[in-house]
Amino acid sequence: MTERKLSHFSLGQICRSGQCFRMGPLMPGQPPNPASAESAEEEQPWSRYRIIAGSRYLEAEQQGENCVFYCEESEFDDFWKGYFHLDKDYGEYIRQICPEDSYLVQAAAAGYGIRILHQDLWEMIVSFLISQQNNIVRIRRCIENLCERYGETRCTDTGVIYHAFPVPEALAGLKEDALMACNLGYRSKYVVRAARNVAEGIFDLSGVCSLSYEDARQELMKLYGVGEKVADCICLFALRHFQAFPVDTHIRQALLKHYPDGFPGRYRNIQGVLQQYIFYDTLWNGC
DNA sequence: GCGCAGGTAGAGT
DNA sequence: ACTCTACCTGCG
Repeated sequence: MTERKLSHFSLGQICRSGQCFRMGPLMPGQPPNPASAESAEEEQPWSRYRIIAGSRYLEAEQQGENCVFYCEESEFDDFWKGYFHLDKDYGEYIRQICPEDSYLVQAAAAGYGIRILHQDLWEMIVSFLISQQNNIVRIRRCIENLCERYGETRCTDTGVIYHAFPVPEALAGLKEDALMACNLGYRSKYVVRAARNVAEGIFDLSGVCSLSYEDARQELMKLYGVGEKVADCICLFALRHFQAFPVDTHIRQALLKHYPDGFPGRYRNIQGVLQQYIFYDTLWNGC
């Protein structure tokens, strides 16, 4: 068990973030999204979460100012610290926001605690292929279906059973429409083809990791079903390219309303983080 | 019943 | 280069 006091960290807000598709409350019957309970602003009774990343499992809990991570110190240092980007003070990003930009100042304040997770590349490719023209509830269900059916079953030392994210090889041999059984709809063939390309070595995951933002984006868009928005999401959440600024319907609306002349260029190097503040502002407060 | 949900590929101007 | 549409599915 590892305890950390973190001023720029709020687990509740992490768990509301859409890039954590596999994150959810432990206790049955609780709303999967704490934000849906508008009133409970202070103490949230369901503040304990399970986080499954790749084949790893973690339980974590917000205790006032502190976050408790139920794992060995070494596993925290070797993996979860980097996963949650805890070696970074997000105040450094927030302080770069122009004080006169009241919209962004307000969005960043509301999104205080949000962090860009460092997630697995293959997992992000699949997750965001599934995300297109889809809603968050169904996206989560799709991914759970995939993991249950094709992911390796694991057990923690405390006896919790869970499913790892399926490796490309587990999906590569399927028919293109096989994943419609997992509720993916027309996205089934996108995922199967991506799995095949990775498993056959046509698409080199580790190679993409060493590319610049622009090159990685171009490379990702070679995958069938990956367009600009999905490529940017993958760049942001798997490759940590903070120049990536995924524009979806929500962001497009917000840009039209608050930045009719385009998003300020001065934010180029951190606009991925700011995108998240804007995105969650649209989710929580509407456009 | 119809439009939409964290888009994209492909066809048609 | 731009605009339009089909695409799975479930929910309001």
